[in-house]
This record gives sequence, C-alpha cells and structure tokens, in this order.
Amino acid sequence: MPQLNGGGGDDLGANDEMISFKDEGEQEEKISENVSAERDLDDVKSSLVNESENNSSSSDSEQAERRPQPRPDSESFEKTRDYFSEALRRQQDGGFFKSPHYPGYPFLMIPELTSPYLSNGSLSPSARTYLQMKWPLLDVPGTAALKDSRSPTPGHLSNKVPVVQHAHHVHPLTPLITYSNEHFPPGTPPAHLSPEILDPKTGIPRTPHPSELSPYYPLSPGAVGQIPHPLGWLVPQQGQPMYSIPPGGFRHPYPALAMNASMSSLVSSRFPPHMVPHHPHGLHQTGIPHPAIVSPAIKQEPNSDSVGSSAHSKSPGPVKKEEDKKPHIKKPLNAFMLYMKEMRAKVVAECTLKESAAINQILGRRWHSLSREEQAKYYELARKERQLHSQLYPGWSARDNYGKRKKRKRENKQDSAPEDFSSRSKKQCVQYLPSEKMCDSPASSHGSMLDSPATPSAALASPAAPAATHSEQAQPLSLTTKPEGRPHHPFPLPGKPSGSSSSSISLSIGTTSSHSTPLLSRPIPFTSLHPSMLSPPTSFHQAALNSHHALFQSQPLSLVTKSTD
DNA sequence: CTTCCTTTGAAGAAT
DNA sequence: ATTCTTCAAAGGAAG
Repeated sequence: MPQLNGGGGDDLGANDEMISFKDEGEQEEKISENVSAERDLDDVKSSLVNESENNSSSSDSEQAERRPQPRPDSESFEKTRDYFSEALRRQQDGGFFKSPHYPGYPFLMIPELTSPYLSNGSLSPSARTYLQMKWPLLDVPGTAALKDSRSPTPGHLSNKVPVVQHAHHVHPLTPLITYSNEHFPPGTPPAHLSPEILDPKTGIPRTPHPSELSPYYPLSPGAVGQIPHPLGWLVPQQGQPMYSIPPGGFRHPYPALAMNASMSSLVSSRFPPHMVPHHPHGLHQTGIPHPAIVSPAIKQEPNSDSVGSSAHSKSPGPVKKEEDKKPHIKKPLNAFMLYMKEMRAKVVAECTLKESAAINQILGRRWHSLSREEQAKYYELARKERQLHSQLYPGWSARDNYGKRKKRKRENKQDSAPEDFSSRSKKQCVQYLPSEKMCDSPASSHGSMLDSPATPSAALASPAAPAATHSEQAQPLSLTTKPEGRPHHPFPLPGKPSGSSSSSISLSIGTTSSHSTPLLSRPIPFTSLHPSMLSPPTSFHQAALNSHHALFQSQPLSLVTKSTD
C-alpha cells in the first residue's frame, strides 16, 4: 500500500486533487484573481522546466494553505460552548451528549497511533479540535491517554480504530448504555437481538465477523432509538435524522456481541428514536415529539413504493410488509457531505451569503484546501458511516432511492449541457462566485492534496479499503499520462475502487486555459491543469515540503492530467 | 409549494 | 472495465 508508506512516492490521489484544483482555479482564480491564468500558465511552464524552489509567495497560495486550519472562530466556539452546557445539562439528566456540529457523527475519530494521519501518532491539533467540537464533554486525551484507553483491550473495539474511552476507564457513556432487552417488550425480543444475523440476501443466519463491525457503530438494537440522543434533536442542525429506519425495523445485523456501551450510545445518538419499533411514530420516549422522528424523506416522499421496495424484498422476513410504507432511507453521507455539514454553519457565519449553492461552492473549495489529514478524517468518517449504514440497513441499496427525487436537471449535466449550460450556469457562476470571493479567501488549492498520504485510514482501518497502488499516486504530478484506472479519489476509497476516473490524459497546459467555462466542473469534462497548481510553484513546492513528500521533491514537475469526470 | 442551484463522493446503471 | 446518473445536505431563489 503505497499510501501507507509515507515514504516514497506514494502520493495518492494527486490526480484527483488536480481535478479539484482545476476547478478552483477556474472559478476562483478566474474571477477573483485576475491574476491571469496566463501568467500562471507561463509560470507553470517555466516551473516545469525548473521547479526547484521558487519561494515566492503568492498570497493565494498562502491563504490556501492556511485554509486548512480554520481560524479560530469565536462564534463556533461559542456555539460549542452552548452545546457543551446543554450537553452538560443533559448529562446530568442522565442523558448523553451529542455532538452539536456534527450531529451525524457520534463516534470519535481518533487516529490510531499508527495511523497515517499523524506520523508521530499524536492527535493533531485539528483532530483534537474536532473531537472537542464533536464531543464537548469529552476530554480528548493525549497520546498517553489514548494508549491507555486502548491497552485494556477493549474487546469490543476493533483493532483498527480505537475509540476514545474515558481516561478513567469508565466510559462516560457507559451508564447510558442500554444494551439489554429491557427496551423491548418482554417476551417479544426483536429478531435482531438474536445473536445471529440473517443475511439479508440469503436469509442465512450469520455471525458478523468482528472485522465487519464498525468500531464506531456497533449497534445495539435496543440501544438504538431507545436512547435518543438528548442533544441530537435539540441541535438545530439536527433537525433530521441521518437515517431513518422503517417502522418495522430492520434486522440488526449486529447483536450484542459487538456492543459496547459507548458504542451503542453513540449509535443511538446517531439514529433516531423512530428506529425503534416501539416508538415508531415520532413520539419521543418522553412523549415529546422528536424532531428527528419526522423524517424528511417521509415527509417528502411518503410513498416510496416502487423503487425502494426492491431492496427489501430481497430480504427475507417480516420486514417485507413494511415495504409499503418503508420510509426513505437516505444514503450515507460521503466525506464531503460530512464536511459540509460540519462546516456550513461556520461558513455561513463568516459570510453574508446564505444561499446554499454559494456556500457549497465555498465549501467545495475549502474542501480542496483541506490538508490530507483533515480530509482523511472525513473520509474515514464517511467510511464508518457507510459501514454503519450497511449494518443498519443490510438490504438497502442506493438504487432504492433512485427516482425519489424529482428528476434532476439532467440536461444541464452532461450531454446537452455544454451548450446550454451557458445560460444558466454561467449566470450563476457569476452570482455565486463573487460572493464566495468575499467570504472565502481564495483558497487556491494548496498542495494539501499533494501532501503525503495520509492514508485514508480506510486503507488501514478497513479491510475494505483497497490499497492504492497507483503509481500516480506516488507521483503527484506527473507529466505522464495517467493510466486510466486511477482511483478517483485521493484516498482510494474503500468501497469501490472505482473510479470514475479515467483519464484522458492529456497534458494539458494548453487546454487548460481553454475551458473557461465551467462552473460545472462535473459536467464538463476537461483535462486540465489547475491554474493554482500551475501558478504557484511556490505553494506547490511548499506543499511538498509540508507533506514531506520526498518523492515530490524529487520529481519536481509533473503535470497531472485530470480526469474528466 | 416544488424544484433548482451547488459542491464532492459513493454507488448503481448503462455502455 | 469504463462512463454516466442519481442522490446525499442545505436553504435561498425562482417558477
């Protein structure tokens, strides 16, 4: 796994990054920095020739680099504080807390000591911040603490990803854990409590292999839903449950076995009460209507019938009946979505903009400017998310949701798009971009992506994560053409190596400038070099330095082609 | 009131 | 095996 070895040249996903860079460049740089792409190109070209260390500093690049580390946002801290108090209150009540900013992510993301995220094994500042934000009450232990918590051999924990436990060995959440049947009516234990899990497809009982279990989300059916996260629904953002579960409930694949109190609590916070068969309809245990219970999906598309049913029909069992009313089970959020969720508020606060489209653009840029470590964090979260989701909804398939949304602008997208797209998209471009600029300092991509491979922990942690073996990754910028198969993502992700990407490579310095159009990065395929990449050799270089990517340094130049996606 | 916009990523469908 | 589509969140704008 190239990724794992920070050493050499593995840089993963450089290509992908390229893509993003490209985008950024187009939008942002074009507009805001009239700095001239041309110049950039020239620079690039020259840099190609000699890339050694130009150290000039481009303001953009600098800013971009800074981006990753969001400035201390007093506001957010304040919020956090509020949440904290709230959480505290809740805790005193016997409830437990939930992460305010990240409603969906109850679990803790703590890099393993060996995690690629941090070479030294310590929790990065950002990670700490992250944790604190997520878990205001949780004190993030230092490395030592982490070690401690891990040492006790939490059997319930995956060997891969350590879960933070309370320093005092007593998990703060422990008391809350209800891993028992008490929540279920006596005598009628839910099928899912059975130690064995029925394979949704085959119907054959199976016992989940430990490796299958998400360290973060071992589920306890009983706990799930029964212990709604107190803050979960208090938090504004929390309005909706991440996932909804059909009233009838799914068969939970994960029996007690994996259950760890903290885990179950975490999970419970993540999944709305209505998941529980007994409180299917929106009434919180307390009798208070639980916001999370109202699944937007349900609200919007009550009748999911046709499309959605397929998945469940596969699964044997009683669940079938509920297909009719089966609530819309949403897709698990991907890394970027998770990031958006967390950062949106912040961005909104910083900007005057409120339009999501604009905010999203900003977020998209910020996303690209995130350091590898930071992104890895989200990829990991997303991975867990998917894992949990699959555990919760064994038979669910993304296809189930197809057609539930109104058809989206298909035209706009690829085919016809290029042409039409001019009118609308362009316009918007104009609209949004400027504002972005206002708020968001141009994050020209910094080399974060180019950075050393924070291996997506996925690679480490999850069996699923395929090792990225692309040479390209190793060579962030390479002139060569890219083999087609490169993983679309910098972090090869677990789920599917797929990729979308193939690249048509082309080196394209020339081409780059050509596609000026695009706002729509996706629809418009292009291969290009991102101006930002180009322009700031410095930033680039810096990035390389930051990443400690030897290879990078060794290979100064290369243009990566971008895959068009 | 509904859909669009916008972002990235994942997954399924289509080729 | 690769490419194309759809959906996930969010909330103002537009129809």
